[in-house]
Amino acid sequence: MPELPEVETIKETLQDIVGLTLDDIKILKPEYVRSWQNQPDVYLGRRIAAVSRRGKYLLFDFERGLYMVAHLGMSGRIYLEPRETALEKHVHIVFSLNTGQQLWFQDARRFGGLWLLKDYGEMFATMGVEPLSRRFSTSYLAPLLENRRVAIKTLLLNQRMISGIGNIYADEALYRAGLRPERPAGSLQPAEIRRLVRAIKQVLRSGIEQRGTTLRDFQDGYKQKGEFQDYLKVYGRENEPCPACRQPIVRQVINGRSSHFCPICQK
DNA sequence: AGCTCACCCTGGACGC
DNA sequence: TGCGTCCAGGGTGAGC
Repeated sequence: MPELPEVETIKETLQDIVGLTLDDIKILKPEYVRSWQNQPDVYLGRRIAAVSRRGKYLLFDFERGLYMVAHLGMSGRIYLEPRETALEKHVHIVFSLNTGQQLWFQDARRFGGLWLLKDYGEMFATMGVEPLSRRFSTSYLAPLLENRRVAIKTLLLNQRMISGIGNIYADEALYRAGLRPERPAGSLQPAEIRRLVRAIKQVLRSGIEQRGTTLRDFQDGYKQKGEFQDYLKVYGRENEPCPACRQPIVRQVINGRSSHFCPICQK
């Protein structure tokens, strides 16, 4: 389940392909390509100018103005393989680089996708603020919460509000902020909003430091697992003792998403 | 407009 | 051992 820290980790490892040229693209599952603004052939022979991240999306800039975007959905992986490696299951796209390496895009559950774009404009027009940017602050968040009855957890998952938070980091941020996930967003007091902003930034930074959370699927561009699963305080820990007060962690479904919290520490 | 929910998909866990 | 069922969830869009 790649969220911001996982996509950031992949982005970091993929800096190694910046400057390389794309020699070939094999699209094994055409329906996995969500946008065909460009035909795949036009990318051939062009250098990769930059690999970056926006929310949970990976962005590939090619020289002379061509773009690709990848979303990993639930189970997506993007990683480098030496040439001539036998293809694994669920690899939908294979990029061949001029070093002989291949970049594989694999996604068993197929919730992800690839966009071949002339520009990024439309794709990110409605996307919310980057939570690790200076713009994401109490003064940004407070007006978004006003009069909203939706659960704060649901709002954190709304990518039009804040981009990059998924189910795991939402639960972890709310635990660290001492807030129950089902609290109506509009009920948060200024001090609570301050704690939440701080907790979101902290938990995302820790996730990046630990190179992501590997519960099952996640790996970086070199197939290495993350470590943040060892630092989770509530996510996936139903009935385990709260690290602070030893009360069993509760699991509750909120808007169809499993949520985990401490009934004592979170108000 | 705000909100909820079903849907897409496969692998793994679990019960019998 | 094997089969069936359920669950995981990001994003989108229908419908209330």
